[in-house]
Amino acid sequence: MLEIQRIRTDKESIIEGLKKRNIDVTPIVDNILEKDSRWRSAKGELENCSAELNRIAKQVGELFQQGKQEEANQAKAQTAVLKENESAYKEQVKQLEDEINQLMYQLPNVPNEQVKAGKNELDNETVEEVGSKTTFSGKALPHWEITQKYDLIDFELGVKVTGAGFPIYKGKGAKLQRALIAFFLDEAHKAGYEEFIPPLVVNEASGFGTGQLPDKEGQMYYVNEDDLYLIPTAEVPLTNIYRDVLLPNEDFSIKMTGYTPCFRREAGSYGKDVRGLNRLHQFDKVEIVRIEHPDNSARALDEMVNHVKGLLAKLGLHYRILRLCGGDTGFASAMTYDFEVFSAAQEKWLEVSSVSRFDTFQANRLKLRFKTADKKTALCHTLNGSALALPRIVAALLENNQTEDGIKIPEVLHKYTGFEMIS
RNA sequence: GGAGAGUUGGCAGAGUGGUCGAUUGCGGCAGUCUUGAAAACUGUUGAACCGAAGGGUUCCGGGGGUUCGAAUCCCUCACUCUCCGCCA
Repeated sequence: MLEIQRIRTDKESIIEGLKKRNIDVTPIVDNILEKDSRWRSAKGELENCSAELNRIAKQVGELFQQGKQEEANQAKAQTAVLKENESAYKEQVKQLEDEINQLMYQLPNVPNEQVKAGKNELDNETVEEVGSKTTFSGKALPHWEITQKYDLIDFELGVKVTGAGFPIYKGKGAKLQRALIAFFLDEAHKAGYEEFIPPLVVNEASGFGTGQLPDKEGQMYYVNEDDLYLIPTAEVPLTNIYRDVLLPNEDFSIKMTGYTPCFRREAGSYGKDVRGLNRLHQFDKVEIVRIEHPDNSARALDEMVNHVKGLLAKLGLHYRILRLCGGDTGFASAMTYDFEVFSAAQEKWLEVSSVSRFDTFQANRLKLRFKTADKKTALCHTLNGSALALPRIVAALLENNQTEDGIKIPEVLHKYTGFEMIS
């Protein structure tokens, strides 16, 4: 969430910036400022009461020790009214804090200056396109037919065991999956990211830290019995490793990677988009996460984008990079690049990665800070990106690389798969 | 799942109703000494919020209560450890 300090001092730029998301937050911001000013005055009163009570308590103690019972009891009598006032102010302060927080949760991150205004995905800018469409002599099969033809993934069986959106990978399909995960992790390792295997379920505080809660809880699977959530992305456990952390100096650059399955309820998505591997309730992903000094986050974002470009190039996929417009940029993000691969048989672009910088938005919730050279504390910047999400990569690989003899496996994967062709 | 013990500052570890944001040790930082370093000695060393400032408030796992006053007493929740049971 945004810093209240920033709203106090920089209201106009927040309102202006958020217009790029096609929303006008003026009423919310004004409401916050009004409540904030009442909060401060109530807080002041409360602290005065506390200070006075502290003073009396101290006095009473001294009087008792001097054996002045009478005077001590007199002093005690003074506290009744003060205590009443104190609890009234306390109530007020708490109430206002709750209301302010409710409002703060409604404010998304302010888009970076490079982000263009826009309403939805139609306004996104294509910043780069690499490769070209595969051409086929005959008719190209969509991946859900290929997976059936070569017995790579069984969607029906997944329905039987669990439900729609939980495919079962088999044989070379499973091996390909494992190969991609190993490849992505090795590449991340080479790029300096430390590998983690985090928990796949997280507590409420973690969901809150990265911004999934309180608003988007409907998107996560929830384990009622233990009050835990299945992770929608490795971003949640990885970033939360650094919740409530105060880094001792300015000299840090934390680079983490991890493979995890991701669980998403995807309530309300139906139809053509969910066919085959296009949208699943459980899928595999390798994530990269960075925690950076504010001065470094722009460079870090570039590095992450380049990393993902490298992966797609090595896989020989036709892809493009979009810089999301304000309206399509995620709630917590200041700037997001989406990577899409072209799926030749479906003839459409499939999102396979989303690389974002959050600036202090997550760090503020996480209480992730560092000590500056002059011994002040300041919020870190967080970034993350998929590198990469598997299902649509698999879809594109199968569709784009189909030949009459079978599916060609990209060379970089050979050492992981142990086969060069699926036939 | 059953029984018991615990949760205090970066770490270790005192503190069982008042002057305790908290003894002490280690670590960190600064200084003295030294060509330099080590050792020794001296000093210093948590965070959040409000305030222009002086200053004030809050924080001893979380929440609530008793009291003029709580790290200390009570209730409750979470977590950790030990033993037993179960188990990959």
